[in-house]
Amino acid sequence: MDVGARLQNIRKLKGLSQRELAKRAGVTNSTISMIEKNSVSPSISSLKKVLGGIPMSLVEFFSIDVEQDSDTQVVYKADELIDISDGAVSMRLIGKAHPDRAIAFLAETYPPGADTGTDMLVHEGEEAGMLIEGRLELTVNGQTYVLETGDSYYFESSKPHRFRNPFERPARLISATTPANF
Amino acid sequence: MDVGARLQNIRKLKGLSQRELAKRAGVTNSTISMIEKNSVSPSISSLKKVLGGIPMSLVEFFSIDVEQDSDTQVVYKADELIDISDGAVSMRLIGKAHPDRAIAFLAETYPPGADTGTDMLVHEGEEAGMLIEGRLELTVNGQTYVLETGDSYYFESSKPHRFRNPFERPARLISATTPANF
DNA sequence: ACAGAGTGTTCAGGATTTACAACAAGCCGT
DNA sequence: ACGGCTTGTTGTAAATCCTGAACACTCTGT
Repeated sequence: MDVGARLQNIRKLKGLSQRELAKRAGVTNSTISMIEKNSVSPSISSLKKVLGGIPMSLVEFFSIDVEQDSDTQVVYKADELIDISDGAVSMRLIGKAHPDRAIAFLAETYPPGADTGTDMLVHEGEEAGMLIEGRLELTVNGQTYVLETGDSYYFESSKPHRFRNPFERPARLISATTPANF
Repeated sequence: MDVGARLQNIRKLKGLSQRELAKRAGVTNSTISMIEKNSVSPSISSLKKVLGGIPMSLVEFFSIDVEQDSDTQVVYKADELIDISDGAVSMRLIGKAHPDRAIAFLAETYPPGADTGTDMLVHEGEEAGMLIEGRLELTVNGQTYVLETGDSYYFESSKPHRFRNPFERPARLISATTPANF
């Protein structure tokens, strides 16, 4: 996480000098210089002030990244899926786990009693899924639902959520999450 | 942009006390307190250290929506899915079709002879899917594959692609595409 | 009621960051 | 070569942030 290089790249992309950006942002040029050289770690408020001169939000600033992947495999046999299981819940990722993929497409199996945990999951993005076998309990934003086979769900991942299988049969779920965060 | 309230919400969602989070993050509890009360604007390095104790990235931190509005439907019965069929291929969208959703999660049925068309599909994003019934032919980048039940796929949508069912049984597919373009 | 362990807040002092100003180096037109 | 402009990089003093140690409060078990 190189804040300095990141800022310098963006500034030059915008064709601004340190002084020009400083003037627009309402800070001094030395501040910009020291931030770019990583000789200081700016406070949120001052970094926000600096980005205001571009203009750019903090989210944008931290999410700037350009990567290239050379993933060529397209079709995966059932036994080729990558196992990223966490505890009792079996999760098999479809496609290679390169870090900057946008979709996490998973085949999940919840044996009886399986649970994603008492502290709710919270992250950015959206997720959707369909239950193809068994029954499964889903809690979103304090609301608890029971999914029957064939039912599906869709919600924003920023809402606290949790999956649990309190039933006697295993549940099989196909789900997609974006962005892929694991 | 209330950094303090944001941190407090996330911390409480994770069920952590100020001291507990401070310990995990390697800072003092007073730091957490003052950040949450907005009596200081933390430096990037210390905020990053604090988030490391959750753990959570800066991007997530600034992009998480901590609102608790929840009048949106989460669970959909099998017959509630929105039909967006195109030609012979039946496509049922999971979740309401609001314009700015990130994921298109679909339950698709390809009857024998069904085809997405001779001119290849090309668009932004990524897509993945799993075949849960029947057999299906998939062509990506000139390469043609035959998916058996249980097989799955994952590729970038910018590569020309096409789905076709030349077999005698209908094929059922669950797929996800991002961004949602339909 | 009390001790003990938990919670979040506050304050002085040391550490870090910022502003202001001076500095050296590069470029252009005369 | 020489100003006159720009660029980015330092010092030093002032402002801000972080730590460590208190403080007041709630809860639980004795």
